Amino acid sequence: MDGKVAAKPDQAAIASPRRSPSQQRSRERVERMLAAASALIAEQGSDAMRMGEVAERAGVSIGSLYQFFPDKQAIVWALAERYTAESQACISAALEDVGDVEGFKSAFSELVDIYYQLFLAEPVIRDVWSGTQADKALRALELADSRANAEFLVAVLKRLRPDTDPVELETTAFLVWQMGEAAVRLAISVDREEGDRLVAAYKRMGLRELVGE
Amino acid sequence: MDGKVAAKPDQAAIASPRRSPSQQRSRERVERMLAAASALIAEQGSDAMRMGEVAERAGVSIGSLYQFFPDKQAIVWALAERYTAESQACISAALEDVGDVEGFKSAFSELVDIYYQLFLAEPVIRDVWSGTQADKALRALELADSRANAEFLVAVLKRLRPDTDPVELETTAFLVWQMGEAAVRLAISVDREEGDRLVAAYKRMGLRELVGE
DNA sequence: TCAAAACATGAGTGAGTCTCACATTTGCAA
DNA sequence: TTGCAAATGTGAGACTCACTCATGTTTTGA
Repeated sequence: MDGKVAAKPDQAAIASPRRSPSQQRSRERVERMLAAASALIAEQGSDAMRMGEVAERAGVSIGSLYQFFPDKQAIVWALAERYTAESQACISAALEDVGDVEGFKSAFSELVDIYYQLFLAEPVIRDVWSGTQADKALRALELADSRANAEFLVAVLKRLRPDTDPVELETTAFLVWQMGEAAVRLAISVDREEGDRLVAAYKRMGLRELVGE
Repeated sequence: MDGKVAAKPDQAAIASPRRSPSQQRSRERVERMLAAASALIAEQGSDAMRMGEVAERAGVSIGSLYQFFPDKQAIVWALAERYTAESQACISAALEDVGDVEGFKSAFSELVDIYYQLFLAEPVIRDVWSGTQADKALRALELADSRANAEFLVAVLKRLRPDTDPVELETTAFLVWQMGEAAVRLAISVDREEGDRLVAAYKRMGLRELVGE
């Protein structure tokens, strides 16, 4: 809501640092800025995070902050990108050596659990993710990422179900993946017991859809 | 992102007009304010909507705006509440006289289509919905609403599948409902053709889950 | 008819983002 | 070693809002 974007940059210079740190010193400072931002988001959410606070906690001036991040949003994006990369690695690792349907089932289940635990434990991810819904550019980023992740599923499914129509496979995988993100988001916003039930129900649902009854 | 909430009201006086219009004149003015806000949200999104602009377009002063809405958020909420009420009516109408499984299938399918069309056609709904993800209070409102809607499903399912465990039924219905909202949201953010495929896939998935193969 | 309640107004307040003119440090070639 | 250009660093203050409040105007109802 709202937004104090002083000079609306029209076509946002999406997520790219205004200048990328080339010296060791500045690279460390940028790290400190990200760490400070991460801590503040964890404490109060990105909406309540103040640029001045980030600068202060990182031990830099506000000008330095804007030297490397074009705007407040960009800091959130930078954090989002890290988590994205991290989870990509997680996913490919979990799925790459699946050989049969049983293997797939347990890999899928494990994957969902990892996501669930990650969201439960990491307030920053939750925050970034909800920003993702409101912000057009972030949403696009997330969709692309989600598609990439669904591709991992498709790759595996093509081996397990070689006779299924590829387009259908693609659609199903993408849908199931997105449903998974929605399910986890839902699960963490209700009490733990119900959350667990919902995640379990999602697993059944997703697996039924992906590899049949 | 961001937020210019000047005097953070601590425990937000959720969505209740600061003063409800009692005279005919002011009721009309409030209508104009909501209409102006709705138009502006449709044009640029609620984030870019400026209170000054709303006032100007409604032909009232900014002070009058704050006479009836405690803050910017409240305007979005008021709009959200209208749509919520509208869709509630829609849902109960579609589900109330379902007698058998076949009837349920077509009612469910119709319901999903209505939602899909609604989101495709109404930019304000889309915007309000995404705000719902970022804002804690709005999210709670939406969850409660979603639960209420899922109850309609549960009521019907209890008739169709009287031998199923009620808790499981509840969980499944709630999950399927939320998945539906996520599916529609997803569908409108990709191109039309893929969106249609995704919605169709969701229908299969939801029905399979709710009334079996 | 008149006082109280409801309504209307918009300049002003303050919180917060982002800029910019100027200072300092680093890398590196002469 | 020296010196200069590029990279960095700084923070006062410009600017953009959401929201307030002191001060009028209109409606209601007794």
